[in-house]
Amino acid sequence: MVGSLAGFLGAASERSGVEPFPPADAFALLAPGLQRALWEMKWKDLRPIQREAILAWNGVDDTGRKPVPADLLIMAQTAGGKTEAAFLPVLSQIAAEAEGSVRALYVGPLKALINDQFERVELLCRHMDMPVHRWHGDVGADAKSSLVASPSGVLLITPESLESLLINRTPRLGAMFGGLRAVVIDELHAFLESERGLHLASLLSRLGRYVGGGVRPRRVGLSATIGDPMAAARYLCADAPETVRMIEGKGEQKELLVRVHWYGEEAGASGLRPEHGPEARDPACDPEDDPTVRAIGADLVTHMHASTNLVFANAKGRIEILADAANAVCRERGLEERFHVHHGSLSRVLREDVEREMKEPSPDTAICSSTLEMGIDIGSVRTVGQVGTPWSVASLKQRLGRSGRRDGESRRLRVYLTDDSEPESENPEKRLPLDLLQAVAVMELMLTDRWVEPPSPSRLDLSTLTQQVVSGIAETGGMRAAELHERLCVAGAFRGVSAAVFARVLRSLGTRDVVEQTASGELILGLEGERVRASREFYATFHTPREYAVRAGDAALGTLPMTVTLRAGEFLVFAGRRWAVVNVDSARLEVMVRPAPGAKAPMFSGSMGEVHARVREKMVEVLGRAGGGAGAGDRFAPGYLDTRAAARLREAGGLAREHDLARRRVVETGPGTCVLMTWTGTRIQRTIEAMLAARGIKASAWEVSVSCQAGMEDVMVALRSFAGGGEGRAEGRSAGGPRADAGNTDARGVEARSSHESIALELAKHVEPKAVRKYDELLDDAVLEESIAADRLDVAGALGVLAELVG
DNA sequence: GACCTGCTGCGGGGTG
Repeated sequence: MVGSLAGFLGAASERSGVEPFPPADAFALLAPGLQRALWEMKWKDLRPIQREAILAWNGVDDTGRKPVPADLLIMAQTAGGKTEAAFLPVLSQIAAEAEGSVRALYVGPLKALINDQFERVELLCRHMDMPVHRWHGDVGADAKSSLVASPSGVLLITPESLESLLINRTPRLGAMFGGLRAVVIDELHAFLESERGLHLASLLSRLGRYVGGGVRPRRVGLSATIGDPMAAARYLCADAPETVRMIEGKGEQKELLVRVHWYGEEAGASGLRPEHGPEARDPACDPEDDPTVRAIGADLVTHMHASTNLVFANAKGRIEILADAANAVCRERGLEERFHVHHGSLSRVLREDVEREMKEPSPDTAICSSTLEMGIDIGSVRTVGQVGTPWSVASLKQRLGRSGRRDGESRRLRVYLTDDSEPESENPEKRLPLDLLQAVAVMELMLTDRWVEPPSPSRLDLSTLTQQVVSGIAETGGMRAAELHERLCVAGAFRGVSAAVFARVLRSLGTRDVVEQTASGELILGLEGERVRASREFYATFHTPREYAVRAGDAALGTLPMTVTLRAGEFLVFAGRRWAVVNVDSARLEVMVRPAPGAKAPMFSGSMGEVHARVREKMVEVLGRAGGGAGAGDRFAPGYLDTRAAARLREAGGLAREHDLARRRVVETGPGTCVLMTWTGTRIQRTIEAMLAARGIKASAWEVSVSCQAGMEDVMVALRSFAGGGEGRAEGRSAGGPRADAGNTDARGVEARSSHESIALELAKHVEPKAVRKYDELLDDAVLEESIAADRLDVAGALGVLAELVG
């Protein structure tokens, strides 16, 4: 083992590549050029995950050699040395055959990350004859064509650029990837449940056809700690996930300091709602006048001004007004303005300015969205702030991992919450401080239960399938439907897609002229398909809304969604500064602004994310315990809550106890209306909403409840029809109902469906909107319902909740 | 009331 610098130096200088070495010596398994590079970089030792990865890649472990070299899954914190853990063994393997083909492919989700990793890999390779290339949208055409002309070494690329290679460089793919040996996927957790992950899986499977000699390049996944490592293993190696070698970094046990700050009535939180009267302004849009925003801004300055910090706020508009408020407080106190904004709607130039500022030693705080959750390394962050409730345990953990990087330094988390309750509301859930309950629930799941949401990959993403159909035809020039199904589905990434569903997708695309069939039976692109494929937007599988460019003179500030109406003269806070709109050019999609004194938060339109059922279940548990059992003595009051937060939680507990809200039940709210207190996740909420709609009852899902436009008795009857014996009914319908037109239904497919799947398919008709993903618009509702049933509903979970509701 | 990510090849015009 390389346990000391002395041993390390010895190994590096003596090894000439011929002497045998003990099998457990990871360092000795490295190529000589790498050994020399590590020695020059003055590494004292390999980290445990690096040693383990090197041994595992070489098929070695404590018991000796293993016959089958497996794929690797390396899980560790950012900055835990994962990149080197992957590249040290991979580079060593391909050291002797750098030329003639790209030998190792690295796929990363961000251009900035690829640029960082490019430098790190080049550094590792400086004593090897190993070319390192990168390919993404900012890389020049010359570098790209020279790689195509003489492929070699390591290629770092984005999924979208890989897509472009497959359709724009098809004749060269065999030469480029014929000798590919390894694929490294960075930030694998970010790919697991996204459309992009499925896209990447399909690209890699298609690329595999160009690798010579039937060789399957081995894969290495690099990931943060995730709730269900087997999901990542299935992603890496769908055929044999159990063979994937898992390597987990034992992150040192860091002390975690948590504080939850509450801004209730005293801080004027009621001011978040518009006041009445002629003087009424919407205070949420005017940070100077909003006492809550001012109070949080003042506390941010007090807590953070002297150090480097990251503050995550959930919405871009909120980020802007918080930075404005905090810097206003700085001015009042005669302090330097050190609060910056960073989010995805800012121009690249402005974002890079902030990133540079954050890396410097001077104390600066970035108020940011998930842009700074992964990717670029901010270095030493003292405190992580979270304004508003965390969405999930997974995202909170990821954010928290950005602080306390230095040895012996604690992680620090400050959560800032406002009172979002409406004491007079008829809906019981609105009388409760849900943000506080969710924040405490997420914290308890993380700290006490040590639970993280498992990734839930999409099962039937027909939008990405549509993109891959168009791309697959573009790649080959034309193919029979059966062959395309074989490539994309049977042997590809869309394994859940039956021939019947695939045929229905093709029929949808045929009616819209996306694909057409030649006389000889080949599928080719139709006019619309050619248009889709030629678009610059084709390469990404995810949807992006149309936007205005925001400009101040010659400077590009960023973008605003077109859904927002802006008028000349309006004030706007953007990029951390105050502006007035000069004019809106709808033809050029441009908004011109000039500096101005007024402040108004910009509007961004977002969509609802999904909250896991267990988070909501934890919320009701917290509420119940806060209400106490026998006496006030055993009321639950976590020590990380400040006095006001603790008081508000206690008060909510009392309210819940008084009105019996801390359990699943149906609450009568008026004549002909009632509310189901479901306390469950987004997907089950949506399912229950659809169940009621299917029985003709108007219902809308809130956070932890579903409000119904029907009396309690009718609702109970409707729910019981599903809770008991509903399965047969739903099956009967889908077999004999209007959907069962012969052309669209595969008899065996229906037969093979479980009763839950049949119910889901029936319910999917009542889910709106049906088209949510990028290419859903190109598909018929009837086939989209298959996708809704698989990905957006949870019948089993809903039946479990109903069993409690209707007792 | 919710976040982020990515992006070709070619033709036309200007310059040395």
